[in-house]
Amino acid sequence: MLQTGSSVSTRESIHSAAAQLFRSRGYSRTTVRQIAAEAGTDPALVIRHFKSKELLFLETMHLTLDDEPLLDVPLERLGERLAELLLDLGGSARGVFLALVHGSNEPHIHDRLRDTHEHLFVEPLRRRLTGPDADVRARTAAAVAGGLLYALWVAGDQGLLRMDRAELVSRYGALLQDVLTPRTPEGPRTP
Amino acid sequence: MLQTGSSVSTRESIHSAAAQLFRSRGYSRTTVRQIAAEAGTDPALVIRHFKSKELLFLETMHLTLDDEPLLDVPLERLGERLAELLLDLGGSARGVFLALVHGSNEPHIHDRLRDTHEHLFVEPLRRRLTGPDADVRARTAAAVAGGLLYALWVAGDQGLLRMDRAELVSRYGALLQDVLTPRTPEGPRTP
DNA sequence: AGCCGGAGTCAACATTGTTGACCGAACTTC
DNA sequence: GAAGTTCGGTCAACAATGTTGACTCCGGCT
Repeated sequence: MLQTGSSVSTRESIHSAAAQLFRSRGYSRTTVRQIAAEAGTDPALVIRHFKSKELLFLETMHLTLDDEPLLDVPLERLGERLAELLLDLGGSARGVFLALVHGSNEPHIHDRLRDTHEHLFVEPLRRRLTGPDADVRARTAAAVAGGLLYALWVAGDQGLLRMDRAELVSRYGALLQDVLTPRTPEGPRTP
Repeated sequence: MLQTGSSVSTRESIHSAAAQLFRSRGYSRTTVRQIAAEAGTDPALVIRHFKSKELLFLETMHLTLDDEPLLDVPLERLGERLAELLLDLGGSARGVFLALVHGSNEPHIHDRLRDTHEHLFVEPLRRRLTGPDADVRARTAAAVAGGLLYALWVAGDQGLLRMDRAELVSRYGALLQDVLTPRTPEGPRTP
């Protein structure tokens, strides 16, 4: 490898410019020329460095979550903790999530979203649960979690958006807790 | 209005061709020229009839739901009925839902999705509920319902997709029922 | 007959992602 | 030090996209 001066910084510029634009404007509404302009370089270089706009998107749009709050909390508070985590997911995560959802018309982006859902929500929850239906409960809870983000950010439910954070945490926490550790084992009560 | 022979049928051809293509391939992956070819006409005519690709999309992608199953079921079976309704939503509805979700990067399509979510899920449920927090419960149930479609169709959770329909109905029905008509009024147990 | 309004056709435009040809500089090799 | 190779950068071009304008054509009105 040759000159490390301008090359790495240019690639880095393209990367961060693309990340910011994809987050704020989504996949289809950001153009390669915009990315190049923001990075102060040429559209052709963007493609040269990252092969295609789609690969650049996949390389920049990673959604990560800090597992630990879910792993070190007592099991009976897992629902509440997950609700807090979801509602504290800030601006950057919101942009990445929406970009993935909107872009997932593209097959590769859909794969990325599938993987993200799997090991961002399902896996950590699955690890805390036991019993024969642990997998189903983890997946259901993940679906409920995704449903919250969907309602807030994708569908944009104004009623939920205007709600008090504390009440949302309390309600969704209880709901998730019921899914994760059901109060009654499904069957009819036997007193 | 002049010749009604070829004109209406052409407009109709464009409409149905666009609907089919948008449903199966989404907004960004279907081109105006594809629509024109499928309808056996000229790309320029597509625009002339519907002003723009986006307006054509909005005119064709309507997601409707039969309210009655939700309105005539006894309240204590509303959750189960809603779960059945969601899981029976067939191929055409799936395509429209996904097209709306994927396309909602576009502001007008986002508005359409917001309205659809509101008066497809929230409104019918809201109408069945009473009490001070009826609105919140309806919106939460709608979020859970949207979460199921999100997990199945958008994220593509293989674990849920492979599940038995009856078990999914049973589980999600109970979950939705708990949201709609909570078992305990929120407070801690007093034995 | 003569006009007029709308349907249809064709060519063009700007913008998109992407590619290929060329240039220059820096490092390797003799 | 000279030659060569490899990579970053620039520019022009390509095909495909949504959209527009000019033009034709035809049915129904005055």
